[in-house]
Amino acid sequence: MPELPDVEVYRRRVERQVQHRTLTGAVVGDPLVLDGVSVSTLQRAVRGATAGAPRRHGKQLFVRLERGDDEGGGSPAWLRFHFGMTGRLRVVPEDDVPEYAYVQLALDAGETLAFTVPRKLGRVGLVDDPDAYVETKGLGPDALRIDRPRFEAVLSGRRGMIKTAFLDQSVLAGLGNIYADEILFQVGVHPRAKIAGLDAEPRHALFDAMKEVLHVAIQHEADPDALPPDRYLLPHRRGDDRDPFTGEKLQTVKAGGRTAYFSPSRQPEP
DNA sequence: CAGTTACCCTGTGCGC
DNA sequence: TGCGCACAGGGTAACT
Repeated sequence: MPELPDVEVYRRRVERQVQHRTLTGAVVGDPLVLDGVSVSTLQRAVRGATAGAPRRHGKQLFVRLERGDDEGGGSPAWLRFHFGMTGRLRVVPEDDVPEYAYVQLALDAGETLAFTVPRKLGRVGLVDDPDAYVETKGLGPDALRIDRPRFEAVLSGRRGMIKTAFLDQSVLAGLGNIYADEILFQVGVHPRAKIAGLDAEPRHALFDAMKEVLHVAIQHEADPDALPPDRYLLPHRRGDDRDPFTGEKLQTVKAGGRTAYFSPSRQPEP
């Protein structure tokens, strides 16, 4: 699931349902999903802390842990969530925790923030500064916040394929396999098209489509099947497999090691 | 540098 | 009905 739109939905969920509440403890069902922290360290960091404003960069979600000035007087700690392919985050009743909730953060009022991750490819960690984390991990600018000049700058000079660049989090942070496909479909660019072969007009259109697709996806709660089926690829990507405009069968190719769906007539071979 | 493959994990869906 | 295999919206390392 989680590409930028999903993580933004989770961020807003934390903002509305978790911010300002006190975390009373942590339960870890499998330490494999912890990144660089022990169970006990996570528990100490969480217990008694108040959730601050959540932040997102690309597919990373950060939640600040605030506490009274009597303890932890050093640098602030932030929870970091990365969702892998199947991670989810939601607030549930403490007596109705879903399956695969390998990290559970207890809230007040009998509720729990459940991080579910069936395939265990997601991670929860602690960082002391989200900006520093983004920097040291070499993440590119956030796809939702980047402006047009920066967008053109990060693409310029690249020799590879457009989809590979979109999937590379060090170029642009937040796009994943399915929203990259959607953007390329909207603009009519083949996933294996070389960036160097795209002139100013399609680059301009790619920026516009990226912003539009991300905003619309967030409006639809990051449910790809909820996008308007008359003009978006994703509702058809696993359903009827047909281009909503022409009715022709979608095709697939590999790019960047992942399967790209595209419409052969709208997105001609480079 | 660009591109591909293998791997990390485990659930699901399809073909036989 | 049951079994095996390929694949899945992420990321990284190693190899061509």
